[in-house]
Amino acid sequence: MLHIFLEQRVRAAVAQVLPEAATATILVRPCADARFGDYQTNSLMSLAKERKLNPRQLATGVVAQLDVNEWCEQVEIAGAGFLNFRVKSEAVATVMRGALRGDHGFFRKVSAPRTVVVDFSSPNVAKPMHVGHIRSTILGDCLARVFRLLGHRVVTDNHVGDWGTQFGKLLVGWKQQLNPAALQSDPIGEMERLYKVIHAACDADPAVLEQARQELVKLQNGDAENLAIWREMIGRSQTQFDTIYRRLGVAFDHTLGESFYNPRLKAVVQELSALGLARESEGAMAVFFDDNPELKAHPAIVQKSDGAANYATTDLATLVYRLETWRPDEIVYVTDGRQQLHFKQIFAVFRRWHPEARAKLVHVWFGAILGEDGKPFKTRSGEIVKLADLLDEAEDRAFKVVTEKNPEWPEAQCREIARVVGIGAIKYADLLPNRQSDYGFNWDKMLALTGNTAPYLLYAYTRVRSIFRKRGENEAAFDAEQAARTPFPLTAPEELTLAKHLLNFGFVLEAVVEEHRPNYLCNYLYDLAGHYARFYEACPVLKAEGATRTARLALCELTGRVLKQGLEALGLETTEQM
RNA sequence: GCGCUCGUAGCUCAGUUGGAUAGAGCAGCGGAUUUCUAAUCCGCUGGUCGUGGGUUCGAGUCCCGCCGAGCGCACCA
Repeated sequence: MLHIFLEQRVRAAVAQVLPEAATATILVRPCADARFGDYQTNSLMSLAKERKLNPRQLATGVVAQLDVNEWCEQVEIAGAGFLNFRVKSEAVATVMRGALRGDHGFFRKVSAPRTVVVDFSSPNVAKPMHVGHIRSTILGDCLARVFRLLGHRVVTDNHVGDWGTQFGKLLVGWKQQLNPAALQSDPIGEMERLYKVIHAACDADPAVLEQARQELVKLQNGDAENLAIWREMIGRSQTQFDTIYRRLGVAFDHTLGESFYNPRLKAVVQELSALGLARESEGAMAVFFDDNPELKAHPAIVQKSDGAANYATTDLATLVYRLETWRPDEIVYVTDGRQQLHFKQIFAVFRRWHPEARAKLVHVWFGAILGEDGKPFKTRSGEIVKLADLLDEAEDRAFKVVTEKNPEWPEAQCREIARVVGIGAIKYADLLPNRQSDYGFNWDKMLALTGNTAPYLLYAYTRVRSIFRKRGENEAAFDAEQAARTPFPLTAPEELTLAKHLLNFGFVLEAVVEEHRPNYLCNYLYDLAGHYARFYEACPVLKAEGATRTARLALCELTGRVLKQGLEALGLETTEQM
């Protein structure tokens, strides 16, 4: 919160000293090291460097114009030209009062909301959702949540794989070998089985392959029977997707699969050809990037030599549709890192095709999930791990931990807590690492009660709640607004550290959407939980009296709110007890 | 061969326009408990940030070379 105000003041002061300077580059951020203070700016050193000025002299000049007396002690010029700010505890209390009144949640909604399309998850029809979908689903959902929290307009779109050559084989299987009972009990399993059977048959017998080709052509030409089967496959798949999404707490505004764009594909190729961007090459239509060293050797094929469209065509049609329909300022694609080249091509084609478009296009890519052997995560028998099984196991493992800790609680309660903890652990383990690095999937680590894990954070939240539960046994509910009107001192170092950390929630949320990195929020919440734990050890709340008690209750209340809101932004539920 | 990403403590990993003496967790050792739930907290041990150059007031971060790893390189998505 305060960094924004400080930033504005520093910018104003710089404008006085250097009227021509672009002050937007001036940033105030929390100090990396508390010894230097609470906030710092390094920007004056860059400004001085550009102008060949003495940085300390510039800093002195800026400080002379700088009035931050209402929030800070005397501003300190340090080192080569850092400005260090030490926040007055009264200013911290003032911001806290605002939060208690409900004026803000330690962040500021953006003044100019942008429209952001987030494309994530994208499972394939007739196939089970597996670990390969989890990172996209969880990262994308989290980014969408944080954008929304900050006040942006968000459109989430699940670009499901509901079209393609695999449907030829699926149709042959459906017509010849469908087991209706199996379709009832486990539709995805049955469709997966059909695909495997026919896929193998195609390899063995060219006649089957030809059959599959015929069925595909019929589907593409709008054959009524094949269309009906295809729609049923989509419907049954969607039911399964929805089950997983419900468990994960993920929702989409739109589910516009690849097939939705079929009617638009021809026009894409025609326009690109008419504009001279795409040209014939070895029978295919391709866009070449002769002026782009990175893509020079990698033309984008927008139409295969058999005349059919491919995924590049679909993605371009999708991009144009989204721009026309939602007029976004930004489109975020959350996929694994192997698709980097593909998206570079798509974006490069699009920039030439629509040079006037100003939307920001971002490929938010992520690394692989590895097993303990360092290879892609598989089951013991070498199968891809199904998402439903993964979630089941997470809940089972969490259940064991919860019952061990609380053997006297009823099973239903333990199950519910285990659900929150188990699903939360999976999500948190996925969001915590830098998204670009591969990470090893490790049950023990994600469900560990210590360290930077979901259980630790959820436990911190229950410690907040337990104080209010205990207090509620013989007092009326905590009245935040009344607390806001009461003067409260922040004197213990643990109180101040915790309170100051609350103030930085907004800074972190902004960093998350700026760089599309949820792990910043994970680490912030982990630090918050740690500060709360130290406060909890050092500062008795209910045993305290008078203004001290109010201050501490306020800290608990606000820590609880930020923890809950932060975890929610990550997509994690909370629990009152565990 | 070209491209992308990476190489940080014994292990797993953070590291915010380049910023101050590089941080966590785990493991190891030693402490704290008549608890507001100890699923906690405190202390100690542990580093030539792969390597060699360069840019500059300042480099884990930027540039170049080298070594090593993963991934990707037209008509699957």
